[in-house]
Amino acid sequence: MKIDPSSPAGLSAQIAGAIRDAIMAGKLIVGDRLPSEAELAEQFAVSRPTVREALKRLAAQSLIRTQRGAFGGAFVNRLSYEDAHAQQITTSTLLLGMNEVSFDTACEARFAMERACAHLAADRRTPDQLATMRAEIHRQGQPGLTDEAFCASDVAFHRALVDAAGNPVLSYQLAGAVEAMQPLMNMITFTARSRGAICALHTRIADAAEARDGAGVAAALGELEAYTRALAQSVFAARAQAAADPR
Amino acid sequence: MKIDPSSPAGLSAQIAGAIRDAIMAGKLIVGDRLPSEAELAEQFAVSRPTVREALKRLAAQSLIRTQRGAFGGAFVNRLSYEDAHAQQITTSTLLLGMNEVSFDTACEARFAMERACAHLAADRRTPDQLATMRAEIHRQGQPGLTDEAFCASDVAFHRALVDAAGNPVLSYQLAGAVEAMQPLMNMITFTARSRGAICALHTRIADAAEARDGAGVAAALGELEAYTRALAQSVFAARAQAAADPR
DNA sequence: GACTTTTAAATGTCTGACAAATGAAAATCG
DNA sequence: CGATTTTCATTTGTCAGACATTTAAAAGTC
Repeated sequence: MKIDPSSPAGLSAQIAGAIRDAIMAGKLIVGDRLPSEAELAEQFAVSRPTVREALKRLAAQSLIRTQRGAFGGAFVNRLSYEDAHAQQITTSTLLLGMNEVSFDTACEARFAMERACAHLAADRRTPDQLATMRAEIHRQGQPGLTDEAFCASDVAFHRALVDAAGNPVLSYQLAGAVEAMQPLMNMITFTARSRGAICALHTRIADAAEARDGAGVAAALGELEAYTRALAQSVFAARAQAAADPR
Repeated sequence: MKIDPSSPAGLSAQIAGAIRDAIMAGKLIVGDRLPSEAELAEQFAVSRPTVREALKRLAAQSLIRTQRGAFGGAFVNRLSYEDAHAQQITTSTLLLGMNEVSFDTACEARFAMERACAHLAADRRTPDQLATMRAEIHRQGQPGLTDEAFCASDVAFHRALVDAAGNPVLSYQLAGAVEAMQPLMNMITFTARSRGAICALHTRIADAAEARDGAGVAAALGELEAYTRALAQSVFAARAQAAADPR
């Protein structure tokens, strides 16, 4: 482990990188205890606060967990699907939020990936997951629902669909794509008419999933993508119009 | 921003969370400068090292970048595709490496997502991307290539295919799925025969992409998935056999 | 006016210290 | 002797203060 004190990267970043590499290379495996902060400080020839900053960096990525007390210390953490999920969502949300990604681009990516789940979801969906989808559709049809609540239910519906594929890796990968769209969808106002159209498509998806009809799920998703993009385009166009001509 | 000194979470984690929430809620936007460490320490009523640990947590997620000197400080960072890419890959690699994900599960997820790119890639591939794919196929056919190098080239080929879809969000999302498979693929020894089969399928993919034949790309990817899974199964079975009967 | 020097502000790092948690070992008691 | 309690060493969490380093703006100089 070589640390260059004159590097512009910063000592704590280098130390964090060295430990991260050791974990990724399998030199440190899940459950292993790292040396104490004092020992690490000695090994890397830095002070304890510097070591601590490095450890906090790793903790921020859920790579390690720390425990106080005798025989406590920093332990290599098993990255759970939950943690990975959460990280995925924050990263995706920020990426979309800060990079002026067009609605179309994000939408295209999301539905392309979701269609990839269609056949698996139709084959493997459990009655439970189907019930969740139906419940969300029902909620989406209720009057008096705010746009935010409608979007949240929409996300829940699609999450159920993705989970129905029964592949945790797929669920994890798609979490970002689906959830990160929510802030973008929240920019749209949903009229009663558009809500109805979306609910109808959701129902078609649920029906196809119930009938184990993967192609049907994929086709309905395709229509939903087209509808969503058209809807967004008209909303944005109307908004631009209003901004240009604010009588 | 309320910080509870008696919480078991730790002060630096709470402070990091408060700032992260402010960024995600849009209260702090890209380029904004956070208060200096001394000011933050005063605001949160903690010491400067504690604030620093919180800032390092955020820096580890590329949420902020720090700059030394007068009028330096911590600035809200634009999460670049590059950074998001890198994070995605480390997270996915660790997730697969530490959770005993079966080869089949990972493989299924990866090819399902990759097939989602097939039509877009066929429609939009540039001559450059096609050339990259051809170059990697050529490299894969060369004798004397180590298994690691073969896998690396395989990843490069698939990355080119994904990038050909021309959707940066899709590229980012798939980076994890494709790259994280590499350590798993490295566990397989590729015979000259299996390399030939893979190269042939790669060629079919490239040919289909050249002909703008999305369905052809998807079909070839399907065959590649089946071949890869069968190959892995036979390798693992042989290995289990050898372990059970080590004469 | 263009260039150089100074200076103040900020992060990066170190030293030393104390508080709090925690499990193990030692002491105590029935 | 066994079970319980107490003590204690270890380790992380936090704080205070200090100095080094970097950086850009402001002051000074030709």
